[in-house]
Amino acid sequence: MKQKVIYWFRQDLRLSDNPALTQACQMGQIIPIYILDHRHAGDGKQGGATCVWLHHALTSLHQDLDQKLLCYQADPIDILQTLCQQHQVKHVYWNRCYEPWRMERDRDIKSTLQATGIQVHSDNGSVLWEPWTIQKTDGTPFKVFTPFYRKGCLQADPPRQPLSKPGAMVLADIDNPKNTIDALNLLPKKFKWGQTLATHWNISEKGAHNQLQTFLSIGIKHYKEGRNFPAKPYTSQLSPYLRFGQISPNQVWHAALQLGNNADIDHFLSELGWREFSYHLLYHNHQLPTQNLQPKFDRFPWQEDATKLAAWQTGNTGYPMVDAGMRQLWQTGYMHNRVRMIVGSFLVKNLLLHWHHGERWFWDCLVDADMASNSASWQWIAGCGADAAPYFRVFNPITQGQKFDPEGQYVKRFIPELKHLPGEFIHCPWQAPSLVLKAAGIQLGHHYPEPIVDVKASRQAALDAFAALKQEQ
DNA sequence: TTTTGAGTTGTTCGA
DNA sequence: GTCGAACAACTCAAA
Repeated sequence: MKQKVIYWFRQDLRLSDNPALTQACQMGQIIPIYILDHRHAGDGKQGGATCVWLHHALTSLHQDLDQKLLCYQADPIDILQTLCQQHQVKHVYWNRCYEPWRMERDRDIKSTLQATGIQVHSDNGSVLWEPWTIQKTDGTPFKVFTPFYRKGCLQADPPRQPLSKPGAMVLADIDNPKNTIDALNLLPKKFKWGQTLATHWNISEKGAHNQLQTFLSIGIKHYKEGRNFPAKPYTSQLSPYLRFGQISPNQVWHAALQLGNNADIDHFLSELGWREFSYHLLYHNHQLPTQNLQPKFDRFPWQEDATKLAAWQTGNTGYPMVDAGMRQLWQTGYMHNRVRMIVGSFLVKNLLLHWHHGERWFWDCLVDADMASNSASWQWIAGCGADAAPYFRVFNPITQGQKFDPEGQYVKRFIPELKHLPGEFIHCPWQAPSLVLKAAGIQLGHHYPEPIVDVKASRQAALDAFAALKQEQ
């Protein structure tokens, strides 16, 4: 009888292309475990939408593991030590995480286990290039995306080829009826939001690969241009699967490369590069989720306005493009990338609310909420990041809507009360003549809100505030 | 060593 | 109606 080893699933909830799991299978019978560790979720608590996703992802993984996955909610070191003792385990395997606080936790766990004669084996299962392998020739980290990607990533060793499922996986038979997924209490109790969310997705490793195949056969062919149009099916929608490791970036990278070489494919690969860049930034800036990368933004006169924030969160700003995005987020746990930029710019540069509010709301509502990507992207749109959007780049929700959702298909999908409004006014209902509004069955302020701010005036206020920051320096 | 041009995603204004 | 300039400051990397 082969010895028992522990495989600790973390952000790699899959069997294929799983380097540490493949190693573990060669060493012995697998005890597969998952540990819910809220203490190390980042800001103290995992977001609501990711909890729902996690519940379904674990359920699917449990099935793929012959109903043998053991789930725990406690300090990982206690769980690991107890299990090792009970089952005479001498080897523990996992794929590495890259958030600074998780790396610190894992270092502690590794040294504690090693002190008791247990070997820990870790591998890279979730990034194309580990953050410490990409640096400038002078040894310091990159701060600008393009050189990071072109000079750093593309000149480094290419991402490894994906592995297949471990051929001979033997699962240890451990009866432990208490350690169920349900006991983790991941689903919200009070309302049906979590159920609605889950209907929009096939939350499994198989579902991830179906999504990839759909994208490769349809979306990627028009990706470079098409990705900007939220009503069109040209984005991959792989982000939540990547977030939970139900598919690996290596699997996605090589599947796209196999299609050949053109501008659409290159552009898609560079989006995987942005994911790497976010991890790179977080690795080198532990305070990325909470502190402005550019300290002068600490003096920015952010407003506090609970009413405006609530209007933004619930999709009631009166700007259809913004509201459609926020409602898509609430209903599906997802938002199209172009629209994320529009709502982000609107929060920060029109409502003048701190990007923290947006970062927290996205953290709670997005099924793909990832600490590195979320905080790096909010700093980017707010203009305080390392390689940020210039402060004067303020998205106009009307112009953006007319450009990227010209017929208002996207808006009407998520704001059905506007569905009879002619395309001419779909992004600016308050400009429609009263007869037109009446014919469309809309009374502004009743069926759909009046604009809560004037974009022209608020944009100017933001620009003035930014200009003041500059002068004070 | 210093200089120089470029850098994901935009808007407005005036000629 | 179209088009170029202006809207910062700073990092990076090639020359």
